[in-house]
Amino acid sequence: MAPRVTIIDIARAAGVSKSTVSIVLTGSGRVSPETADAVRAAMRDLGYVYNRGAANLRNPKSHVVGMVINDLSNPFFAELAIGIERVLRTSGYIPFMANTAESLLRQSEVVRSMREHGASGIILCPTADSTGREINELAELGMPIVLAIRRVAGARVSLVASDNRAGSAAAARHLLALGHRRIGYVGGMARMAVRQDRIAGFSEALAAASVAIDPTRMIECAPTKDAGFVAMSALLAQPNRPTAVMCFNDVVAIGAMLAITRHGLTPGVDIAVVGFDDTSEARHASPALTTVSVGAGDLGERAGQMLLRQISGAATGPETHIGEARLVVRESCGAPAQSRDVA
Amino acid sequence: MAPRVTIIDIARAAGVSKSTVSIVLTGSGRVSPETADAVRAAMRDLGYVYNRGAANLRNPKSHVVGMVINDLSNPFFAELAIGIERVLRTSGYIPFMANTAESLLRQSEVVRSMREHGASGIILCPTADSTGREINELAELGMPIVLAIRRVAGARVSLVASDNRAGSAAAARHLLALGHRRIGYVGGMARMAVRQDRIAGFSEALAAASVAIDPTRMIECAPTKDAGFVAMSALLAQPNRPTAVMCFNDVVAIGAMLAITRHGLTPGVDIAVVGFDDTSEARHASPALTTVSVGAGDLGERAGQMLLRQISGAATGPETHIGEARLVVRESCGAPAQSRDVA
DNA sequence: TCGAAAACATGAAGCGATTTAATTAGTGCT
DNA sequence: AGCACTAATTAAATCGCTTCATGTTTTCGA
Repeated sequence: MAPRVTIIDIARAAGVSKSTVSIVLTGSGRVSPETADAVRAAMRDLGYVYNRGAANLRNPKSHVVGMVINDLSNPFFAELAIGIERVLRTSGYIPFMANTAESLLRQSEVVRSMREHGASGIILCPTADSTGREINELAELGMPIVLAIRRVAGARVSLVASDNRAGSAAAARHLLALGHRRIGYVGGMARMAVRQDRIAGFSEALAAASVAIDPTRMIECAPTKDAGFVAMSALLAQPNRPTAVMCFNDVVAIGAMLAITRHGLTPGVDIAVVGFDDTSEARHASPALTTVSVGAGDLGERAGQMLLRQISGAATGPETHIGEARLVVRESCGAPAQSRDVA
Repeated sequence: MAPRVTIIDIARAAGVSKSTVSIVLTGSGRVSPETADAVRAAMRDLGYVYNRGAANLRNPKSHVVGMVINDLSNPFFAELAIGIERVLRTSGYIPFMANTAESLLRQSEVVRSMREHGASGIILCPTADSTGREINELAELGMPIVLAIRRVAGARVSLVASDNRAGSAAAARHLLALGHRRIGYVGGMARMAVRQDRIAGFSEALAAASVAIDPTRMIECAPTKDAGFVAMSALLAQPNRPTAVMCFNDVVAIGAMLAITRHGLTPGVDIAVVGFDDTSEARHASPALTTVSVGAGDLGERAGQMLLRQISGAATGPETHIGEARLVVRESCGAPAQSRDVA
């Protein structure tokens, strides 16, 4: 292990003081072009690696921000993360990402670690079991923070999310218009605010059509494909099964469609299925999934911008952006198979 | 912005010296239980945040490792990343992830940033245009590094990848056995070693069956769904179009199937399609995609373990793990639609 | 030719932690 | 009581870098 090269080594090699090297490094202050070149040459020759930790010690403004994603295996969150990265990076920030896999413990670890490393802000897609208390604690300690996608009850911080209520209501109205009356809801955990919002929209639409909700057709499950499969299978085992299901999100919907197929039925023909998110998987599923598009990448960019505003101090308090949710009708509700919106 | 709380504040609050606080923090040395409790209480009360940068200054061993992913929107890499994380995290390391979106510039930035932050190792899924020189430079400077998935010509570092040659050969033999003779290859850039390996297997199988390769049916394109769509469209516009195509990976294959559908043909009936990777999207595509399974999560875990060995010094030199590649036959090659392997 | 203002360069202090050697207090034994 | 030892605690040096006040030159108008 070669001993670390420091600015002192560079200074010696370039025949200047370490102050001068530092000025070249940071671009603060004036330095003659020749000197600067000599310093840069020395850095190249010696294989110098800047020590950000040491720098931040003296000058505690870092350009690192953290992105904490709850489920990277869900393409929706992957797209969101990419949108966030796009914005932050073009603004000169280095976004570091971590996946919590829906574990609150991991989330705390990761957030702590990011704070310890001097992140100047965090974008958090909270785990399903996050509470407002934890999040407020963070914010109160002066860490700029933006919640993405998942509202958390009681959290008084900035939020970027989609209009879950309106989106779900639109999807439910679509199913009602197609004549469905026995409609189930699959996925999400009851404690998740997002699920509450989506179910509120669902209920609202059903109530407006004077259709009663049967609580036995509301199945909770984790927002994953496998859990969706299991939950849908349970629903299918019930007597008097629904003719349509709304799913918490696309991955649950895809799991549900799989279960329907396994049960010897055809999604879109025997049972209508609607998802939420409009991931690329939804477009390419079989049948193509009717879903609610929220623009994952755009939401990510919004979240990035919002965080930058928080960090720069331009934001006076917590902001909220609720993105539009648009129903995208494809084949999984009985639309003709020649597809209206495949790309 | 509250002034930062340091161990000096903790020391004062707990009525001890900062050395004692440090000992409590690191667990080095002996300290009486009462003192330790007092210190911990003070940390809690004051909202202390450990400053890793300062600590690493004096004691330069960090538990941070970097994962650099070339395309997070490809579910294959997402699964890989999750596998890596699983291993590293259970070994007490904090993996920070960054997405390069196939940009070599971003890759250099990200790698540099990780070095500057004192990462003790890096797992790199290199961009398509990475060269051995850059990677060797990193390694020679003493940074433990493991290349994942993508071999880079000339790089003398550890590697975890799949048996691209054998996997492609098996897929090609499958197409040949189904009677196909005009077989195209879609996707990947010619400069990518992975593509070369996969095409080697493809060529080998065709040669063994005395089937000639038509270079006009070998279409390069970026490994994305959109590029696959465009490339396949070009192939379909040719006279005497192929009856089967092997694709560089699953996302290209899904794009290709979409192009086939758009062209008024049916993938799996009019044109056989094979992918590579076996992502979950392949299983749920329509028709379900015949592909080569490489076990993304497992490869990720291997890569994580290999990096840990490099960091601990247990590895004497660069290691290589080539994971098995297994053909998974589904419907996109003409198998009956009632599916053999859907889950 | 002189003095003021620019333009560069540097020495020393300090950021928040770790670490080593030194100090203090406590214990058992003769 | 005196001595040897151990356990608990601490002072001081140090890690790599930034910053500010303080030189040291240069430049240039009058």
